[in-house]
Amino acid sequence: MTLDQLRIFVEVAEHGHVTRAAESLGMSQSAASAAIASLEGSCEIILFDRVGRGIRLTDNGRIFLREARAVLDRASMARSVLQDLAGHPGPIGIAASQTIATYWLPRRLATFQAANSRMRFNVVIRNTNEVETAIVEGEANIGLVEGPTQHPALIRQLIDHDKIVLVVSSEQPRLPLNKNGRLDLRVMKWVVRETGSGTRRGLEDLAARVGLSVNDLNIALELPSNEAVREAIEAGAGATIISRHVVASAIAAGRLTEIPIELPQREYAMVRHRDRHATLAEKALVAHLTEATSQPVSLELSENSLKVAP
Amino acid sequence: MTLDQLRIFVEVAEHGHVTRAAESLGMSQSAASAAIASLEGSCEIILFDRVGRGIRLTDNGRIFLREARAVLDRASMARSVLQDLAGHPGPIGIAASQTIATYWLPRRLATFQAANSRMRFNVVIRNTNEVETAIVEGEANIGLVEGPTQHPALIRQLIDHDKIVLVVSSEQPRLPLNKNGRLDLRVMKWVVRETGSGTRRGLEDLAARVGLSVNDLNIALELPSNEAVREAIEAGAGATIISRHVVASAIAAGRLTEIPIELPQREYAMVRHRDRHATLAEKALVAHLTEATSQPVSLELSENSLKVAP
DNA sequence: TGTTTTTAATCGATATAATCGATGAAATAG
DNA sequence: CTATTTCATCGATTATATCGATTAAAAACA
Repeated sequence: MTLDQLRIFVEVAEHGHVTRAAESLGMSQSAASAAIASLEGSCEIILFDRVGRGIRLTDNGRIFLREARAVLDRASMARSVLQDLAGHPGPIGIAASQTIATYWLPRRLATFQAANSRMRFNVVIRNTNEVETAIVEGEANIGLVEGPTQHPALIRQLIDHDKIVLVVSSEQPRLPLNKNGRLDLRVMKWVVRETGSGTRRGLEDLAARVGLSVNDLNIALELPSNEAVREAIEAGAGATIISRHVVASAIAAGRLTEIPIELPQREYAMVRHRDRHATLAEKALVAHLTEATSQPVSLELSENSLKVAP
Repeated sequence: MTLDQLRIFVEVAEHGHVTRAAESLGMSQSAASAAIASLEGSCEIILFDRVGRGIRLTDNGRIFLREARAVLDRASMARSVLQDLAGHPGPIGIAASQTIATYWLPRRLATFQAANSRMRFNVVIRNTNEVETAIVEGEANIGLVEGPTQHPALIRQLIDHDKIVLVVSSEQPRLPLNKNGRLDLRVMKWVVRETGSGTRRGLEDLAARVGLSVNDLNIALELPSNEAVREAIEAGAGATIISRHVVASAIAAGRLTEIPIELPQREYAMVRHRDRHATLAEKALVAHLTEATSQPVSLELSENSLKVAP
């Protein structure tokens, strides 16, 4: 069993196709075919069913695929450590939430890049839940999330705070206030991000803190990006709670109106894998991203409703 | 970077010696030397200092050694999964505490082996702490321990209970009872197993439950095996708390005397790695070892002393 | 100091294994 | 029925790993 065989096996399994896998690996079809045959022969096991003129993973193959991936992941980690030690750092994988990747990360990465021109980054946008798994699985080195994280294998560092705001379209700023002149979350129409995103979580947390469950809220629209949500709100689809960065210019331009209630600040956190070796490059980036974090602010809440500032 | 290169690198690093590593791998010295050179050349990094006529790992080499080991571990896991799927199960690694390995495991393994003659086992004796790390590190597939375990990556199943007893030499059964006719742990001379063993832990727990720390106890002798402890007690070295299995025949033969106090039953538990693929053979063994566990029994305790049964 | 032994690197030769291009066989599409 | 797709196989080629022998350097020993 060699790493090459595993690499070929995984590629073939993922493509479901010997020829295309071979292409994508830059080798001949016969070489790929031979590698699979040799892997199967070495343990007298069948990993692919030859069905028709194609192939399909057997159940055994599917089980072994997980193992093969794990070995390759570990090997690529080892390789990147080696290259880092040799002073040829590979790209640093960063998985960040939409809000952070769009409004927080770019300028910090730019200043860091300016000072460390040889370093390269590989930034992917994932919602908070997906970032968590990306770090645990080793798909990325550094994760940047808004909400809380659960996994015990993660170390978490606070890196910043974000003010979130409640906004509605400027064309229909009629607020459903209750008899006490307070804002009732239940009678508003909400436009939200998908479950698992930090932005969505912001609303869920707020609801929970005034004694409501998510089911009590009237979710009118669920959209997959901050900008999509903003567009919907501008079109009058309802209200949302979102990072001030996303809506600052729309508010300034008068297209959106911010409802002046006190909302909790949200934490931006960096998560990394507890047991994974951090390359020198990674350590430098971590240091750069963690410097100068601001302080959180508390929030006063009451039953099912929120005080609107005078 | 190939698995062979990593294997050779690890072997050389562990031996600190190219020639001996090559021997132990069954290859020529020149082949091993070339493999190292190729590994170093591929990333332009120096893993060994050539000092005198020997070699020594560099700091970089030491860091990479961890990675290399991790890759090889993962690879050997993958290989064993493959062989298992092919119906050629490799030996199942079992790490068990002394007491369990000696008095509990043999007959269960014997009955299992009788019904599954093709299966092989690789049993090592470790104390409870060492078993925990063996499972976490993947050195063994199944762990059998007496005490509690901490690591979140472990799944734990109760498999049995063990009665532990307090014994002294029959030649000096004078018990240091206090004025209430109760047994004071502090004035006894104890013979114990090493820290980290379940047997030692039994005494520590008992002390804690009557409000004492281990430092309050008079530890006369610390010995590395149950039988060594028993021999010491028989020679009149003091008292100990130990599994009834270890001392049953000595009590029956009149060489040891059991002090009739109520002691808590101790749990035998099986621990396995949460994320690791269990082979078919392993699943069968787990099923066999977990069937028919008995029920625990509570214990009544009071301040610093123990009631001796009439 | 000179000699022997130990050790890792190197070199040329050889064996092993991977890869290629071509071909065949089987299945599908038109 | 033909053309095409796709994987397996075969022989030739190439690359690479390994070997045995040798060298160079260091250490041990006399």
